[in-house]
Amino acid sequence: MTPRSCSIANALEVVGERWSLLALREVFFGNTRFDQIAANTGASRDVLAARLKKLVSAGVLEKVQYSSHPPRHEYHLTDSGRALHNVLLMLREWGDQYVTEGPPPQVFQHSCGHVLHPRVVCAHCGEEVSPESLTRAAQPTH
Amino acid sequence: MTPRSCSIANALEVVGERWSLLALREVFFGNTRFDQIAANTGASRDVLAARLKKLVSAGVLEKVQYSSHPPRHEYHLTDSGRALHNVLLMLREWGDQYVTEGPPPQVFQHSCGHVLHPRVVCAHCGEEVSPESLTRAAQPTH
DNA sequence: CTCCTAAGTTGGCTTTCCCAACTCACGTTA
DNA sequence: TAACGTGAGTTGGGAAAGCCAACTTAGGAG
Repeated sequence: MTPRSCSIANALEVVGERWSLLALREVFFGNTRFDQIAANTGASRDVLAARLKKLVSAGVLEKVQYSSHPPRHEYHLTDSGRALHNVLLMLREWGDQYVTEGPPPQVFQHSCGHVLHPRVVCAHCGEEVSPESLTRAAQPTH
Repeated sequence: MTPRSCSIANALEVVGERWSLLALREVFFGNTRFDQIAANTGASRDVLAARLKKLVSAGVLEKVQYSSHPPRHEYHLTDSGRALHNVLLMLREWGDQYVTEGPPPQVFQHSCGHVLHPRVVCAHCGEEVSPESLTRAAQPTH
């Protein structure tokens, strides 16, 4: 059988390799330069260079020059990259709850003043989404 | 420098390898048996066996026997595994919006009757979470 | 007996990954 | 001007992981 066509699989084609999401985490933290990303993730430089190139060509990051003499650039998030914030939030929340032992290594405060605990809700009704609250809708005819 | 301690990295240690999240997707779809998972993901059987073993030992899945003669089992989600649903939802949403060309391969209907578009909100105030709405809170002293 | 199914294992080959060292373009210090 | 520093990668070689097809094991069905 041929594997299921699925946007999760498509997403993982782009950001599913090792170091890709960690590189993006660093960019969200404001560490937008090659050496910062390498140091904070622990990725080897050759693999990191390959991942960044792929993320740029996939439109998740863009290379922005911030100095021409000497030529230097940083990696900035595109809209697509910014939209990955949600994925990182949920991954961190899951890691905090089920993997990391002891207190969370990072804690974030939401603009409402409270410590953030992200929750996934239906954009239409605002109710929390559980696996049981979903049914598969009709497939688009292809 | 030593890499940043982070629950995203910890989470990816567990579910970040290729095929792990796709195997979990299948279990959420109700395809809980080895051959089903292999067929629907496209993973090679040896790698899939290794991934499932790892997910079981990490407490994300559990092996449940459903027949003793012949001995047969299926993979069921634990609480930890069920909590990954949010990650898959956000990954699919991102894939639908930024990677998959054309209409989404799967559409889900929420129990409220509408097509699901998941959204991440702050559990306390219910407002949508953006990268800019967050500030880093004090680190726990270690 | 022989065939069939589920759930892996095994062997052999190919592709990635990792690490340290090197390059290259430029600026700075002495 | 020579030596040194910095940012951003490349390169080379060995180790690890991945891929595929075929094999195994434990039992049931015809």
